[in-house]
Amino acid sequence: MTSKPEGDKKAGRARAGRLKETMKPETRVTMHQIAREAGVSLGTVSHVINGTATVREPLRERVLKAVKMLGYEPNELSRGLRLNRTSIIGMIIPDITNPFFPGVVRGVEDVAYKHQFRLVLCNTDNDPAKEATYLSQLKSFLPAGILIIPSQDSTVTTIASGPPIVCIDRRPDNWKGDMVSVANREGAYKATQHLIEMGHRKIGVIAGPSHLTSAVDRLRGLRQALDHAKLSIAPEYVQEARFDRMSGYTAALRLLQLLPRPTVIFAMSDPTAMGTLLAIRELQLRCPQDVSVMSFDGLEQTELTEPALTAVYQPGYQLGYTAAGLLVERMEGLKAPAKEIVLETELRIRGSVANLNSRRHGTGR
Amino acid sequence: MTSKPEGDKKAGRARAGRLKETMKPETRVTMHQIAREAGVSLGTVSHVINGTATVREPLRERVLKAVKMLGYEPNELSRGLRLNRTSIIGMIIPDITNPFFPGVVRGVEDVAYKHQFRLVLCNTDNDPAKEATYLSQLKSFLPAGILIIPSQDSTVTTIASGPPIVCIDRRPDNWKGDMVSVANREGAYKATQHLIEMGHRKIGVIAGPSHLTSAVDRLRGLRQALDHAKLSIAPEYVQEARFDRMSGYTAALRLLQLLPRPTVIFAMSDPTAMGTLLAIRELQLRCPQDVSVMSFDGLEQTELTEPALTAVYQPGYQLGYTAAGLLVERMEGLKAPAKEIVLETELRIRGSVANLNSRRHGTGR
DNA sequence: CAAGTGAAATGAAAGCTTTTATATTTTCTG
DNA sequence: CAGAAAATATAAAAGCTTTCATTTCACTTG
Repeated sequence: MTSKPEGDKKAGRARAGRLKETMKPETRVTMHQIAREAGVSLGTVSHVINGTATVREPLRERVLKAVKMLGYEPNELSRGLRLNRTSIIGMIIPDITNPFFPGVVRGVEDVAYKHQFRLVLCNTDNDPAKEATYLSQLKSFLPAGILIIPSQDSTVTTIASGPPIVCIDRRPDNWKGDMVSVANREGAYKATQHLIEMGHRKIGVIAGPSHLTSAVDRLRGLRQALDHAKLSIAPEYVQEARFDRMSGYTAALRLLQLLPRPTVIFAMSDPTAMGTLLAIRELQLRCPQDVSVMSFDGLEQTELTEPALTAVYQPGYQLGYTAAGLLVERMEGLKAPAKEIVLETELRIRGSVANLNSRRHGTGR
Repeated sequence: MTSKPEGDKKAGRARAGRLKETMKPETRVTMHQIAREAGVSLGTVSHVINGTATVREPLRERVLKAVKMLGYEPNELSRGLRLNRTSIIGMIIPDITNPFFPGVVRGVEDVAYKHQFRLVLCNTDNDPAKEATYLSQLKSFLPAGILIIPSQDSTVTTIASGPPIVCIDRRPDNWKGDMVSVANREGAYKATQHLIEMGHRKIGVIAGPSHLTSAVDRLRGLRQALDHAKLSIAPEYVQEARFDRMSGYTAALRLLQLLPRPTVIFAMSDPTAMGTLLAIRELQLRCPQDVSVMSFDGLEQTELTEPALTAVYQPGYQLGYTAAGLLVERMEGLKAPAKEIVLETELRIRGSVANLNSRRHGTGR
């Protein structure tokens, strides 16, 4: 209550001189200036700003007013230096240009924003060297956590001392930490089953890079489905390709030249499926009348191709969202043993797979 | 445990590893430790690392050896605190999920990586409040520079004291700083000219949000082309929509219900054009026989729609690459007056625009 | 009313680097 | 070879925040 007039000598001294100097426009406002302006100590300003201790109302208000008046914004560097960690989340992905990843990133970003974290994005192009560079440089910023879609042969390892790390989509060799992925094997299994039900027996496959666990799992799902149906697949009907369009295109050309020609091509990603479509057109074939196509990813854009692609849908946004959520838990101190979260996939039947059962002589050959 | 032939080697490596670990325990290595290890002063270590002064060979070597041995990595926070700027480039975009932006981001990232900068990515969803939040939080990290694709009503302004800022793609009100964009007006002009040449007179337009300069410029280009051809366009044939698919879809439905029905719809972005295609299908119309479509963006994915979309191509990657290049120049101290760089667009003719001149009344085929 | 108490405010240290002014060593000149 | 000049190395300060050990304050209680 005692609204003591500022006979307080310190406050008086503080206020006496500096009024004009605070007008300096070139430099950022610091807590010092706030303290001086409000006539309190540095510690008090910090406590007001962070709520780390109770500060009585009159002081609190003076500080807040000064903050507003001088337009103070905390310096995240000093803060990070002191706290030994910043509000940065590092995210390392192969290539934002691959249409599957923006959704993942967006999922992460939404969680990050909600929790007041900033996202630092790095594209590795699947190059382990670039990944390692990014990883160590990221750590120089003392990030609160790291999310990574590992490159092939990733060397990422979990270190007790460092920030928490969550792996997304692919499991690096020897990775024992947290991991969020989609049910690649099951997805491919269901899709293959569907193909078999539709009467397809000669199945061509454009597999993904064999060093990616996601690609390997998809292939395994396909093989299991074939096994269960007592079907087999000749080696030359499985072509490996990168997850991009050109690579899919050339792989598809190879497959389409085989005799007997496959009745369906299962491309293990949307870009490769799009490349397959291109190859089919180029050879003057029709999809799905001459060759069917099954894809994996199921992004929006494959709804408008001709024909719309039947695909295993994997929830990209959800993937990022979930992984970021787990990371946040870790950053908040969750001590549970490593988690492995697997998201479900969903078969989306559209128009690119022909039903060979209902047609006696459909294939134009 | 089954002992393998290589058992001994592995054990040896493991031991070595453990030894190393004991040498660098929980905390990061600091320059202090390097100095002690090498038997020199702190300043000398700094000079060796940054090359800020000549250090005689024997000392230099001792320092380098210590750095390597202890695995020292500079702390970017202390460094940034001291230097008053970090190696961060902040990038603010509307939404990474819009397929036009990944290319831009990638262009930026490639330049950033080359120059040893890190990229902090922020999605504003075109919300000026979110943009402002991001902007001020970004500045708390003392970034070396900022790239921004401004939201509608962006409040971004250039401040002498702050880091250099380059605007991309859209010009905010009152923006007097650097700017890199594409020739929206010219692109739309050429495209409209093409439509006119192909015999189209009833042109429906799905314009972009009227607060985006890029959208406004495109509309202006279209109007100019019509003017020059002494054609006019009724107001109801111009529908405004956001740059996303659903918005394009509903706008297209409105346009297709007009009488007389437009012979072509000029959608001012790929997503809206895709929505238009959807609407056309939904109404059981055919493209391009019944309605033609012209798009703006010309991303790869629109090559595989049915029909492939004729579009004004804008070089997204190049946009990001150029802007980042300019930003780097500024960060290196370039003092020239504000630059405005405009990249060329290119009309990519594919299959979605019918030639009305050569057909008397085309239906079948 | 003095002492005691818990709460509120303070001052200084710490965190890691760069830089400047100073100290020291080396090299060169006469 | 003395002494000056040049080259190198050093210690200390600065940059901004958080935190911890203290001090000060405002009351309560005996």
